[in-house]
Amino acid sequence: MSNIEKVYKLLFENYGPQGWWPLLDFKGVNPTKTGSTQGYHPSDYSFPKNDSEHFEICIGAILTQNTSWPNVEKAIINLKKLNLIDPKNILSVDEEILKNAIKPAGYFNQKLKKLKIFSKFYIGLNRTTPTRFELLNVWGIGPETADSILLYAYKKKEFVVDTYTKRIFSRIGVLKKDEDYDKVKSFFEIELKSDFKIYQEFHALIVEHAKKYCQTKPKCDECIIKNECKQII
DNA sequence: AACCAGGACGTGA
DNA sequence: TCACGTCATGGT
Repeated sequence: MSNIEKVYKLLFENYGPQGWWPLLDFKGVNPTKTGSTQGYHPSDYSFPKNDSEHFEICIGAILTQNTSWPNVEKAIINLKKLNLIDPKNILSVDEEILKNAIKPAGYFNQKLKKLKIFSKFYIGLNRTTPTRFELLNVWGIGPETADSILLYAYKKKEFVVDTYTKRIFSRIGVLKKDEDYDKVKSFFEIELKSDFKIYQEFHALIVEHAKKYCQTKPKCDECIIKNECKQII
């Protein structure tokens, strides 16, 4: 077992299956947990189950760019009330209404534009699966957003790298802090068993761990993987 | 009350 | 290429 797999195992044993991607109306109710342990649909990898959930993941991935999930949830709740978890409706609705709905997620001018451009792209796909290259060619979709969409909406084996990933594993000592996105991505894809479920869980576990212990000011004393980490403070 | 959040893009050098 | 500024709300 590689070092990385060992960390994965420890995180999974401590936090359990994460049930990502977070979907708002899982079981028909609003979430009581916002991105914390054991939310959503743990151990069920059959999501998304319909077009609406599929599109919800895509726009959630865009809305959460540099933004905390609770803020994104507020925006998605607004969108859902307005029947805007739908690419056609996003394109036809009044811009002020759309902008107002996504306001809690921040960067609303940029994100308004991103949602509209993505919606047009999404309709053009006509339910086919985009390549990573095609996604990256869409304005507003960078590497992390592309990989999130591919991994969680399309179940494609693309490892998602975010700031938490770089933070945790540079502290552990296996990465440089500002390592190139694609290098980090391929590093994990080489180290890990080739399974989209592992990729889904690992990224979610990384987020959970970063929120709980490996914050900007880390809580190393209580950290569950401190024995694997070089940077004990 | 600063600081940070599940980034991406535009710019100038 | 690359370092840096910009975008914006809300929780801690």
